[in-house]
Amino acid sequence: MKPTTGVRDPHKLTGKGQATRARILEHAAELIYAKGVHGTNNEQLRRAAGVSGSQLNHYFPTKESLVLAVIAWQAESVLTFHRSEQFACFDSLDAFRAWADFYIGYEHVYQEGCSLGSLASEIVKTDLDVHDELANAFDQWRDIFREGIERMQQHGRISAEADPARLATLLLAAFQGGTLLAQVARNIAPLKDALQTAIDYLQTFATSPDADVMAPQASSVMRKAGDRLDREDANGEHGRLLAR
Amino acid sequence: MKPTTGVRDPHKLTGKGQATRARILEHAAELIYAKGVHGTNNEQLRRAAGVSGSQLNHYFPTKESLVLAVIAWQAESVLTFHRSEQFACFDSLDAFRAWADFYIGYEHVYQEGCSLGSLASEIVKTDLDVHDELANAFDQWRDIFREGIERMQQHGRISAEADPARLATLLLAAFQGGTLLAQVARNIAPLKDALQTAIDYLQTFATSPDADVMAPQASSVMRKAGDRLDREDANGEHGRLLAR
DNA sequence: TCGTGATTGGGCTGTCAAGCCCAATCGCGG
DNA sequence: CCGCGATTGGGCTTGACAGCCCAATCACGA
Repeated sequence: MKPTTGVRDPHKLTGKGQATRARILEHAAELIYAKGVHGTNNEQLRRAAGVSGSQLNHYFPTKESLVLAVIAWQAESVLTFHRSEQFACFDSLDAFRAWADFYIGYEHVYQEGCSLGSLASEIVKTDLDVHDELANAFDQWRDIFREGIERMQQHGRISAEADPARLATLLLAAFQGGTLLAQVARNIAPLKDALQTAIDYLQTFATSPDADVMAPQASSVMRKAGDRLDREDANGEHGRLLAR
Repeated sequence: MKPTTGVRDPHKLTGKGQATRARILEHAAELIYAKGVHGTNNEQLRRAAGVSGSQLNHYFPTKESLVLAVIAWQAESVLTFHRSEQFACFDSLDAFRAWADFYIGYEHVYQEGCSLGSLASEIVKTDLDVHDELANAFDQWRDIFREGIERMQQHGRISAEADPARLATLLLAAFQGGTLLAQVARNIAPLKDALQTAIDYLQTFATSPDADVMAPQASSVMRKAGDRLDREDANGEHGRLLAR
């Protein structure tokens, strides 16, 4: 009856067991992010996590259960990152610019892609039943953007004409698609262009004085704000995980 | 010295051989599109194409060579489709709307994804040397959009302020990302929102009289043009391939 | 007609990874 | 101190798949 994920109940493990399970999960997430699900076998996992064959089977009876756990782990990681203070709930254009700059500045994004998106596209065609888990994560991710835009509307920072849900979807799609293009091109430019152009569109709805100075159509030439690529400051859990 | 693709030289095959090779390639493209590279084995291929084990090895010595051929085939297919007359070189907003409507109307797009993008994301992390082939295809794809927008500028249909290259990248990224989100959600809505919103942005640069009536920012509420989902007319090679 | 190379058939083998088993050890609670 | 479940180790079996081989047939040209 329970939604058996195939994963051992965490509360039935001792502290040591939980630590081992977490170590496996962490290294699995890293390996799978770098090499893909099909490019990672249990022998690599054993060496990376320093565990023996039977531990994998003990804590994750099947590979599917491990992949499911990694998905949940990555989903939580990326959502936590987007909810961190540095983006202030995405209630300003600057927050969106800072968000774009973060990903534009991380080379891992165009080497390995989005930690969730590349995982999703790799297994979406398999028979693994991960659609609900992934769909939920992407919905929440989009909602973070949507609620931020709605908050900007409530504060009168952008026009009521803007459609927060659609703009949020465009931002997320531009990120996922831009990441794929950047991976293929081995060049961050496509992601940079996609994100900055999407945010430029968001900016055309701005009502603040300094945005009114420029005509909305001219926003594409006023992208100085998006060119801050020299960030090197702390970037929280997600960033460290990406950069590992 | 030659850029040995691992594929047999087509001109060294007789007509019968070429037919067999084409039959294998066609079915391989279809199977791989539906089930992914890792979800397709040579036994399925043999049954689908009605050939025997050694034919696969005869025409495609390795699986990598087959995948490379499929990539080239899909790339040509999607580029030919976008260059077809029905989109008139993407020199008008209507052409972009028609393009979006086409993909929004095909359920295969959110079941199996983009024929090129899903292939790309599945193998971009493997050691297959397909980056150049894929990067070239995506560049050409983006250039089709870019040149269309440039032509619109030359004809005075949209403002000179618009940045064709960046807008083209956004459109392609929105398509790829929207397709991924739609696949995960098993719902066309994310792709529809992403594409229509991206085209709405393009429309804010329009200079034509009927676009001037509406304020650019209001374009998001004037999306009647994007809601034509009742298309069922002929859609050329690419469409038939997708729908097969 | 004959021969050579292209084409086809089916089977075979080596490789690799996932999952499972038995045995040994640890560690907490009684 | 003892017992039992949790934890760890390493090896082994099974299955799947890609790649390869030998033999038979076809087809075009000399």
